[in-house]
Amino acid sequence: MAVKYKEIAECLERDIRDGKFDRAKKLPTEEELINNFKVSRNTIRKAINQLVNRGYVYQVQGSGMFLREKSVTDYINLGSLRGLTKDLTSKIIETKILELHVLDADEVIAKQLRCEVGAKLYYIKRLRIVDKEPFSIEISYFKKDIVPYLNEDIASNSIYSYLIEDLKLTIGFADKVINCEKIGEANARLLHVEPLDPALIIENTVCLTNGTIFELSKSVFHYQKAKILNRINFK
Amino acid sequence: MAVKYKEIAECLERDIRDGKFDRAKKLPTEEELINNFKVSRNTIRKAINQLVNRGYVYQVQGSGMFLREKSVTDYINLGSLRGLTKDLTSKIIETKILELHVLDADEVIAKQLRCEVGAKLYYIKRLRIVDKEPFSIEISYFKKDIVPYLNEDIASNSIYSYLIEDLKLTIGFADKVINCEKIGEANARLLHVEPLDPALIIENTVCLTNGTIFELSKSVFHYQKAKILNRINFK
DNA sequence: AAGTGGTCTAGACCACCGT
DNA sequence: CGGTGGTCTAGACCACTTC
Repeated sequence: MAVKYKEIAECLERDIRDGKFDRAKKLPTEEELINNFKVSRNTIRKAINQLVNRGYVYQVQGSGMFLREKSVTDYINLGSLRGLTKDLTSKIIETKILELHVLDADEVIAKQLRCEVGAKLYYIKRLRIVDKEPFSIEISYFKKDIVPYLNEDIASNSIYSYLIEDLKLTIGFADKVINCEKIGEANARLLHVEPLDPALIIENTVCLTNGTIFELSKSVFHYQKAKILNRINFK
Repeated sequence: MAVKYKEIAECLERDIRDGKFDRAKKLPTEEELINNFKVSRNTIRKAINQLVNRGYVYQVQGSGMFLREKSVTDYINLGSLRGLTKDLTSKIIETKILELHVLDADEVIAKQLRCEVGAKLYYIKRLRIVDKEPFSIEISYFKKDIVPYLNEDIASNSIYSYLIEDLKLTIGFADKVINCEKIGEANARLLHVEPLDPALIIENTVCLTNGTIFELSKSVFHYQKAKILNRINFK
């Protein structure tokens, strides 16, 4: 990460998390940050923009930059795709692999992944367990030509860390569709709820920076345990 | 709107919606846009940034700027707060006011709105009807010192248009919490579903640009009719 | 009036994609 | 290699808040 504005953003994000600005509820002025980090104003503003987009701070013209109310730690953060492990930091997260194998794309999946019917895919079904209780069921399809290898060990931890740090994939953007349904029998058993109870669903289509879709996933959440948080800005 | 980059962004957004780039699936290069609009590169890049954040396009270094797959029109867009009317453009939206009056903040609401207990609030309960069928129930609280006047007529249309265009409020950011529950009897009747059926819930806390909370709302959606879309970028 | 963020310009150099 | 985005700088002027 040789990029200045990202380094500054990370540095400030760490400071915010560490409560460094909690007294004042205010960040240093742009002027001060420019002097601290010895960069141009644009670079500082780009860094701050990241913090704004991530929901850490808001800016008031003529007044300053302020901390946003802390978000409770137990929400699934829609805006990040860092995964449960990073979202629910105060919890114990465990993962049980229910299925993991390579299969051929059928017509439905091929259309959604925008690939050939018959293309090789990794299929993974996982049960996520939070504080010893079942939390969600996640079904994922990865294009094998982009993710050539996966195993139980990787899938038991953060798949995304593996994709980014080991495979060096550059993840670009995603579409998330949220809705809710009556849960089916099999899933109900896994989540320890009754059949026909509500279930919160997130369907996720994820692309590399070059626009290629590489993953499709569907997560079914325990309706009493899962809450999704999204922070939005209008500028 | 005398701001160049916003004007350019709106212009390009219109062009995209009108399908102007559908053939190429590609936008003009920055160079070309600079010449078209006669502005500096930074200004063009700021405009494009808006399009990226709104999920219209993605950029590939060394290659160009491309259209993202069109999002289906029938989703609730989490990233905008333009309201149902603007999200579900292909639908007929009607609104029935169930309640509208001024009340005093109780302790729970006061804490959430960060105001005094007893502060005057507008309380509004609305039934939203899409294509002649009940779609959602929305309960909103507005601080009366910020929104001094509301009536059935305003609440029957887009409250946000009124706040922005008439009251000149500058909306800054919002926290949205999504979850799902078993629906209660009263709401079930209103939405034409069975009691204990699932319900998709969005709780919304909205702030002005200066950080003041001015609205709290809770929307209960018909579980079979509502789908939420969120487009995310990682940069 | 002073302080602080918002917009805009002009120009330089780097990094990546495709031919 | 040429084309295209990505990062960075330096400086000017404007708009809003605060006192």
